[in-house]
Amino acid sequence: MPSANTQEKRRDELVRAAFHQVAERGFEGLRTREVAAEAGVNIATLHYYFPTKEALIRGVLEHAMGRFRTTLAPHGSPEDQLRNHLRAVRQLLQEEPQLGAVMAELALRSARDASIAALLRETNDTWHTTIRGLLRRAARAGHLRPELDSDEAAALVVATLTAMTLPAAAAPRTELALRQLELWLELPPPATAAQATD
Amino acid sequence: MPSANTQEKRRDELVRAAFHQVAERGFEGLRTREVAAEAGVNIATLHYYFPTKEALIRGVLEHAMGRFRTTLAPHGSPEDQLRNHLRAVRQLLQEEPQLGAVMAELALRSARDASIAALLRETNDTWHTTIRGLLRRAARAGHLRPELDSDEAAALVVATLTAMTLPAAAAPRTELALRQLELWLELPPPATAAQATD
Amino acid sequence: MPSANTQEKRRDELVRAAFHQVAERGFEGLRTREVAAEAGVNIATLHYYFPTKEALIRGVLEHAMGRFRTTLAPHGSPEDQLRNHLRAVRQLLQEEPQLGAVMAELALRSARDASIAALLRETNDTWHTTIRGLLRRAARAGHLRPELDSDEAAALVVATLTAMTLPAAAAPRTELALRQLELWLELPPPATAAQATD
Amino acid sequence: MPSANTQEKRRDELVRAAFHQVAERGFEGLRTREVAAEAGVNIATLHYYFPTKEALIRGVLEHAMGRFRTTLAPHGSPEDQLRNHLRAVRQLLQEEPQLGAVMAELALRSARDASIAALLRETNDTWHTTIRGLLRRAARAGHLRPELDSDEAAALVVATLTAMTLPAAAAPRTELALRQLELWLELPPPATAAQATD
DNA sequence: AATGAATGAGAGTTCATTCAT
DNA sequence: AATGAATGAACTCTCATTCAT
Repeated sequence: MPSANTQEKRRDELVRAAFHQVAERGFEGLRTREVAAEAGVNIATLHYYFPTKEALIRGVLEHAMGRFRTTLAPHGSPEDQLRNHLRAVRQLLQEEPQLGAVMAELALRSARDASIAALLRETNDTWHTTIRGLLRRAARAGHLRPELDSDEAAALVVATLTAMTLPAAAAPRTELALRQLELWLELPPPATAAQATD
Repeated sequence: MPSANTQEKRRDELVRAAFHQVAERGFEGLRTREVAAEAGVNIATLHYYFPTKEALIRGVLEHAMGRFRTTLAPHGSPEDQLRNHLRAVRQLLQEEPQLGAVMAELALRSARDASIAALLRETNDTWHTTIRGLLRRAARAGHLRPELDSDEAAALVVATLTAMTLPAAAAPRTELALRQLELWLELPPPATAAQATD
Repeated sequence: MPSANTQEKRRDELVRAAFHQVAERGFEGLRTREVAAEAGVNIATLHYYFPTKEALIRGVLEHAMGRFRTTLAPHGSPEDQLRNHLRAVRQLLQEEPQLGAVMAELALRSARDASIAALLRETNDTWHTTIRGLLRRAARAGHLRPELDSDEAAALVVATLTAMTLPAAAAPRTELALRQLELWLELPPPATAAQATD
Repeated sequence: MPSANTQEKRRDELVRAAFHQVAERGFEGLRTREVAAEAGVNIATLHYYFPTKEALIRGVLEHAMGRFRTTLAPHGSPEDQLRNHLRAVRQLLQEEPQLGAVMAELALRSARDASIAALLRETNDTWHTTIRGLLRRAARAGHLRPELDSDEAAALVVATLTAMTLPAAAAPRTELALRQLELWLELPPPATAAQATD
């Protein structure tokens, strides 16, 4: 009995292989045999763990979403949290370019797959609400431009970060976009805080 | 007299059918037979006009890009041009939701298709440069916040508009994001409001 | 354009190949690839004519049923028709042993396939009714044992002929059974007619 | 103490499960995994008891044949034995419809499986001979129509009873057929009617 | 005696592409 | 210019069987 540990491991290997394949070839080019080969198992073994391709894709979805869980750390002031979040997402997408690719693939697939749409929508709604909350608290503390609407600004943050998942050819210079966003949001940049609004 | 005229028409019908199919099912679900059926011709006829599926996709690419050509009208002040552009794009995506879907599909495909990547990159670079130019001229005329960097702001505009092409579940509330962008960029909205920060 | 003739021909070849395969290996061993190979075409060609395996089986069903259409000739007296029918069926099953095998396969399949069951039931009901009609007319003319019930006797005829389709190991000596049936039914055998009942 | 007793029990459970599956889905739909599941054991356990699917089928064959052993009771006059046998078979098939289904499946399979064919042929030969013996003894005692040939009549009995195992859609009204058979064979039905033909 | 995990071989079906007409 | 027919290659999924434990 190779222990529950082993089983989880194999499942995970398969998900990672599928994740990799989606990043490389898109859902359009996702082939179960290729996934199995990359995981070093027979195609029938893949189906032992994931009865259908859909189930495997569900695994990829969960895996991808999970990667973002660490980007929102509830430490420090709202401005800090916000700044840290933006940077964490940027760093994550830089260090793990495949993650962006997979997220973008999932985004497109959500137009045709209700289960992906539901999960994505819920996650994004929560994301938006969280950022809006941070913005509101920052605004209340006077650390934000007054003409800024927290709902709209949150939407802009989410939109920009989402655009960052797209291939560079399609969404160029998103790094610059993010820097501009930071400038506008974090009125007091680390060094010269609390002057502009006084 | 089945002239070049007639031929062009049929080609166009096929491209439109393919465009429609990509919007509905994605590249993942694009089937040449379905395209031919929608255009009312035999599958072999499709291959007469487009020797390969790739060629057909190239046709879709050109068709989709062409739809955006009218959104940048060289009339009025830089601010007006900018404002009108944002609104024209928003309106286009609203009136023709399939266009957004196809653009997003092309965006993803650019990661794997060099020819799409090249065209997309060039188009987007031009787009970015154009918007940056408008921003610079507006800034020089004093119609823009001084802390705004025209390069970064242009990137933000492009990123936001690009995000608008994604399915709603993946990029929610992009309308709000765009409104915020307009607020920040067009300091003097049509009615020329009083400076809020004074 | 190879003419409708050619198309029908290919369809027919495929059905015959499938028929042959069912006879040889049963539905259990029916493989579309084998059918295509026997017909000398690619497996994809088979699917061009029969979108699914089920459709192909339907073709086999119709083909098999059609083979029996000639065994009931409406010539002569009821007794003659009956006698000729029994002999025609026996001869058909002897000359074309595969037909019996396929019919038996279809019989079994009817337990699980409603469409086969419906067709088989209707055909058999008509068969039973026809034979019963012949028996009644023969009885009315005094050419049948009086203690014979036409409904029951018809059922016995159908049952016996049906049993003849089964493999010899499972239904042995059905030839003898049929001879006995003829004896009982055709009171006046060809040679010594019109004596017993006088 | 998992004695031979326990082992036998498990074997039997597996055979019964297989029997049930064959009755429900035919050999065409017989899946070892399904059998194991129905018996509540792992698929590997099934292979411990039956190394191959063929071995399991052999078990089903024996089980099915065994069910008929009680239908021939050596008590009473030949006519009684015969009458009782017919009725016992009819009752058995009525009470246990799955038995008929399995027998029919085995009948078909005998065309492709020599071991089934051998067993079936031997059993049916014995059956035929037994019935012929009863008919002969009844004839000798004057309890049978003189024009009846015991060999042929025995074949007719076997054919009719065999047809009864087929699905109703394929062999309709077999009950009627059996009644007619009884009428013809058992000249003196229980009440000893007056000789009709005199 | 029993099992979870793994697999080779093969199933039906799909699809872009070709070709004779 | 257009088509019906045909195909090779590949796809997802299935299944009896095996093996280490």
